[in-house]
Amino acid sequence: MMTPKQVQQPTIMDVAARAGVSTATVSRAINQSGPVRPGTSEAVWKAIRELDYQPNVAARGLASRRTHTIGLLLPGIGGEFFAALLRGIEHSLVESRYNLLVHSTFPQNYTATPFTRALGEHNSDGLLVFTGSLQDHELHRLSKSGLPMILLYCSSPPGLKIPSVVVENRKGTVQLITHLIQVHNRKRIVFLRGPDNHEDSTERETGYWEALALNGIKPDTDLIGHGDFSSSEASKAIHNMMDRGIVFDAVFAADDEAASGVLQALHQRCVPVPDKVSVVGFDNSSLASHLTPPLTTVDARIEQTGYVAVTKLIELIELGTTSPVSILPSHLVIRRSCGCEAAPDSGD
Amino acid sequence: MMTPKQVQQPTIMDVAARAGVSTATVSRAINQSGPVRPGTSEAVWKAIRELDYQPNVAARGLASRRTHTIGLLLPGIGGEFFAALLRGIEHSLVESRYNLLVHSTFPQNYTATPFTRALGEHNSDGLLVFTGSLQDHELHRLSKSGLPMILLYCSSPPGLKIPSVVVENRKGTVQLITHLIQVHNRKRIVFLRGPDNHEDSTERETGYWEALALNGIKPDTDLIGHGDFSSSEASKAIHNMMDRGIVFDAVFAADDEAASGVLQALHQRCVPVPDKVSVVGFDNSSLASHLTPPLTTVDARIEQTGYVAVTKLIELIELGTTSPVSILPSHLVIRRSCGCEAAPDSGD
DNA sequence: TTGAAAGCGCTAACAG
DNA sequence: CTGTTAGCGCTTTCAA
Repeated sequence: MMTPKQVQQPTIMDVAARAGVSTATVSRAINQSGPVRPGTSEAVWKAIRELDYQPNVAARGLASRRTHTIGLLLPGIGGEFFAALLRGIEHSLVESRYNLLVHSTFPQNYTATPFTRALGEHNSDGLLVFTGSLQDHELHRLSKSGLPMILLYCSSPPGLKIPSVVVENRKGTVQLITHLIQVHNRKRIVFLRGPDNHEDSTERETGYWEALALNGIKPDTDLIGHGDFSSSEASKAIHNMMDRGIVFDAVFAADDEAASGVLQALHQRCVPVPDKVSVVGFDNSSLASHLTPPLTTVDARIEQTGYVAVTKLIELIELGTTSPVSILPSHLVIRRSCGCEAAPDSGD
Repeated sequence: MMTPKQVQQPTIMDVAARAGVSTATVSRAINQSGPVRPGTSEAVWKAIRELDYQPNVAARGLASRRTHTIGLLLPGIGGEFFAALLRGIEHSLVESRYNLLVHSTFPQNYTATPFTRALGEHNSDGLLVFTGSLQDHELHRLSKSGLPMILLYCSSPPGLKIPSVVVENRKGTVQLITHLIQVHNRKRIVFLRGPDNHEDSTERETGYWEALALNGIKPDTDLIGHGDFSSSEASKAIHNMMDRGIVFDAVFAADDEAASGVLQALHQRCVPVPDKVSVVGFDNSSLASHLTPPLTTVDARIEQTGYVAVTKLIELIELGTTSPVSILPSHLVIRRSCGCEAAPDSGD
């Protein structure tokens, strides 16, 4: 393994020498961390420009213990979610002049040695932790170390009080299911669960039961299947139900991805949507409006989640505190797949 | 602005003291960078575990001038592209035990001071540079500094010889257009350009002209519109053409996103696809198979691009050299929108 | 307003 | 095989 042969970059000493001042003065001029006479400052900046000097981030971080960077921890994915989330994060970041590091946590590597861990913790002033990207004991360790963190799409594990940003899953689901029942007169509504232990999924399930109860509909566990937030799993689940002769007039998939699988399965079985069966999802991901028929779903405010999370994290870093939990109100996005007529699509 | 009050983390000295050895030995044990007697090593690791010690990345980077991290530079966006790209990158990274930093280059901030620049250059051993994320002069500066880099989806700017990974745009387009002409007997094929100066877009246009020529079809500049890699722009362009009374029997949108806009516009105008007009795109993004009708397109090998790029970059970092350009063969993905019958969908 | 100098935590010769 | 020591490039007291 070769050591990369990089050209020697100019250092702060080169700048100091060229400007005829000390390194301390250069540092002050750059960071405005102390008084510098205007003329001196000007000379420093001139030298910086002439040398095309760039401070070394590692040295800076080591000395000042601040990186002016926040880290985003994601489980090893590249889902539809990512794009929208990133958009929100960026938007917020641009305003605050922080930098962003996205660390993908490859769970496979996690066990190798403690040193294959993502380096975020030492490389950033704070962390945005997407649900599922960190094991609980890691969360404990980081939390104990005092690293500012914000949890995305899940609430703080018991024993810790890490601020979080979550979406109103339950209420959104109740609205959605109630719409199916009251507007479209559906009574046998399938629910396709997401992954086990996934907070969003369990809350959506709670919302499902609650909506049925509120509307006086008798629950039927036959109608519960496993979609696993996956198109193919959801498709299988629907085929399976139909094979077993289970009758239903609507399907609520725990996310849009699963809903797309449902649509596919129903299409293959020549079941007309929404005429015979209504299909709805959750997230309002970029998929939703492109499906056939366009999917009625609940907007999970992905972009805004990113935005708010960054705001909170920076509060935490700079002020030392932020509100414990931000709940983003979700809202219904009505399209065709529930049985409504094509409405002006306000969901994009 | 408060300094974050992080708990003091254990350092290599704490580990050394606890294990009864010197810091050099601890370093050797951790990095396997020199001989350490098994018993000693064991004692070191025991101390590490007990202290829950984590090496400080900044200090490490400063001392060793290697971060074991590669940076991905993206323009400030969150498109459909990145999910797939990231998947490929991750896949390759996991195998190589490097870490990934994704730096979003916010062009807006770029001008503030030289120090608001993305920190990638000092924080990673090499850079993956996505097309459009860096201005040419930055590319020059970085290249001069000797930082290993790989260009994604564009070739090295004149004067530099930065290795790159690109997709076979021209050939893929020729196949696609030829299919339209020979199989579906289309003769008036609209082309909706991508953004100006975008290499992928211009190459696809070249392919378009070439295919027409090869098949003896007279080009007609009336059929050229602007899709801008955007659904809404493409939709507008189609409406505009129809308003102007331009007749066509097929549309080739420079990317899938634009194709989706075409489909929408045509749907609004009640033009049956593919019966009256064939529609095709480019990329085979996650959208394509979900559109109605499912989109015939060219697979741009996004995931593999990420994979190959990482492989090349690591070659460059560790071996000091890699092949100047990797051209990934694209291939046709036939679905319904061109007029073919639904085929087994091999494009996902 | 400026400079000298002591680290930040780690790696990498160089001795032993 | 192991320890000593000199930095890596920057920030930050503390004096001047």
